[in-house]
Amino acid sequence: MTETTGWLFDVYPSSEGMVVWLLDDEGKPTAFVDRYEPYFYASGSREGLRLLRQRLSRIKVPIRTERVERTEFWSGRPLEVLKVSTPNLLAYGHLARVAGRLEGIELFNCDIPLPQVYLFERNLFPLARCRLDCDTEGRIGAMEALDSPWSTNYAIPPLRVMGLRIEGGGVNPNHSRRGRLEVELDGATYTLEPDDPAELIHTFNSLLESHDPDLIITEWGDSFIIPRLMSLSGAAGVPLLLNRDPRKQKVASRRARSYFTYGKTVYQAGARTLFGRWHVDRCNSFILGEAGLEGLFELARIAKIPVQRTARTSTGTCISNMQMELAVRDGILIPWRKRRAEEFKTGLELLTADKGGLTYQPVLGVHENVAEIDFSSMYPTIMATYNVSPETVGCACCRNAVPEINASTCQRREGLVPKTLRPILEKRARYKSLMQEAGSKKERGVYDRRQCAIKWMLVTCFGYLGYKNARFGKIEAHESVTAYGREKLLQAKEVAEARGFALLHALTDSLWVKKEGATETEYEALREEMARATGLPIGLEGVYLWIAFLPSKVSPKIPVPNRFVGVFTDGRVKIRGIEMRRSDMPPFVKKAQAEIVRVLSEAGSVEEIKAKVDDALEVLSGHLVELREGRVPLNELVIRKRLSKDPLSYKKKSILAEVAGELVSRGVALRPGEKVDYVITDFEGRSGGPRARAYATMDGSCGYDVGKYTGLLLEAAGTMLAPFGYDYQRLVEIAPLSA
DNA sequence: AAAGTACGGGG
DNA sequence: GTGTACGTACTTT
Repeated sequence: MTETTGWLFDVYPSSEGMVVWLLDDEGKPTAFVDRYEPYFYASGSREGLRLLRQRLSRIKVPIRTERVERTEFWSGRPLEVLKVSTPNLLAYGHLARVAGRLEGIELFNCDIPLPQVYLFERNLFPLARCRLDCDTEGRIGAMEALDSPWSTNYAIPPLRVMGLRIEGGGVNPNHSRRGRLEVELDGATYTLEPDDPAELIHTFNSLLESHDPDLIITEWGDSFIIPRLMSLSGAAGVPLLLNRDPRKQKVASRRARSYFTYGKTVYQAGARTLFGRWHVDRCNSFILGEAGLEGLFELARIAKIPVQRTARTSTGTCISNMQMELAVRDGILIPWRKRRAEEFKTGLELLTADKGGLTYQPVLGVHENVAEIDFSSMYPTIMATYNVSPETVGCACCRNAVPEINASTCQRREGLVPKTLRPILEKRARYKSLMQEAGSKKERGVYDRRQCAIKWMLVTCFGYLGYKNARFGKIEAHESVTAYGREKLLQAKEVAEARGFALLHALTDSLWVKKEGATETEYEALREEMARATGLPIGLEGVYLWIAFLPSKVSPKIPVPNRFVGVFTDGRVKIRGIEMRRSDMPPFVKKAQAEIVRVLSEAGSVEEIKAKVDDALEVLSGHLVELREGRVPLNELVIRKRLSKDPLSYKKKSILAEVAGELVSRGVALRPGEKVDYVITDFEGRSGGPRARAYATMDGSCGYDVGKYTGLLLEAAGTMLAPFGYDYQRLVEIAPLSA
């Protein structure tokens, strides 16, 4: 037996067992194999289980069965089940599917990806520092993690990184369908010509061989680069050596899909993942874009999901996996899919229960010396504090009433959701305080990206609680959380008003309050009392020198929640709901509005703003001139929108539908949820030609619609300047001044 | 005016 | 292998 130490790099099933890759201290990779027997549980009648045994014995795969006692999730009561296991990892999925089709039995723990259960059972996690014993063939005898996923101070192995992209600066190559391949290694860039496929694949293979990267980071690798390399390799008859594992010839593919979530259709490109090496696609990974590699690694470690999968999964799936880990550890049976219907409720109860977060209309206009006080991670904290979990809500044993709605949460049994959330909340808090103490900007950045990744887990966790088909979800649990939330916000409001503060605005977990002449210390004392009264952590987001609650654009006398601009005493600017926050505004307009905001933010009071308005108008006129003279580069004018449906099924001929139709006619496959970039060339369609062009098909000679972009710019400027006397109409009147 | 379509929230 | 809101703004008919 030889002992090895290193970082756990990757885990995947093979015919011999689980393949486990380790990177040693120098970053040298080695593959080991671990024997492992995955299992599922079945419960049912004697006859049902007999039928199950009989059916499975007909499949030529070795299985073992054993009667064991586990805990039923919903009731918490013991249940005798049949444990069915097999040493054949590749046949496991088939066995579970066959069993799943049988009548009269119910399956548990049958649909968890094998690398994940393997990690649960071995108490390991991706990127864990590990020690293992193995024989001369690389078979693992014993293996253990030397650090904990809850550690905030861990080392990441030295990784060799290769970058891949298509030249052409950010254009989606699926839409432009042209451009050479750029390979980045150790700061050097190699450009590969596609004219001779055999030559290209040979060159690419030799770069892979000489640098042997652990991680390939691509832009559009899942949807374009890797599929294209594979087809070139096929056409040239030269094998592509992307995998590090010599036993695996092909890369793993998962189909692309469009799905509906949080009110919108999103598109996820098909995944192309590697064996013994990681491929992550910047353009197909939410968490990489949001929290960088540090955030990705943090999630992989705590959620115990291999890195390539973590990169492409939702943060909700991460938290769901953590719930499953706790369930496995505690012997709780994991339901295959949710079957529980919503419990009966009267119409009135539904009305009360479905209210969601509480909102108070803001007081329109500019206010000075306003404090913003926010509950920290309100919903997850409520779940953890009040033990709100699908299996604890509406339990028979307790009468611990949830405010407003007819529900209760169990006081005797800790719920799976709160149990999962507690260490996550605690770890995020530790990262936040480490950020305060950090010695360097770089160190602070690392902690920030890790806490950001965790934040996203917490955000989606609440959504999962309410989805009626979620594995660990129940609508009453969701409603209980919002009911507690409303009560807490109301309590905080009452504390403020009792102390003589006026409430200017409140939204779900945030309050904006003001008292004439109040000092920061007084606001801090108020925060303290709110925290005491509600029993939940609350933070003073800051004191605004001034804040403007902006009106609705449709009805200028009506305030809208969450549409404001404010400047804190420390100089920070906070903005919600206006054009520069929208992803479908062109960068040019967003930057111009940001510049106007910056100029106004130099004012420390309402009185001073008036003087700054003239400076803001200067900024505006500079941008107007730039537009009019045709000097704005096209990439600054790109509008990016998400297709909500198939390009051909649009009922109204919007610009987006038009551009998408044009791309489709050029042979581009566009799917619901995909984003399309375009530049408006002739909004009114006066030329008779296209009103807009797909950015991917444009070249330097194309012009843009000056009038339309001027309109967008004036709208954005008007949003900011209307409270100070310059609304859109007025700006249109004076715009010629700037010509 | 009505209907269709897109976006933000979270820190 | 996700997690099907809801209000505002703008465009199209």
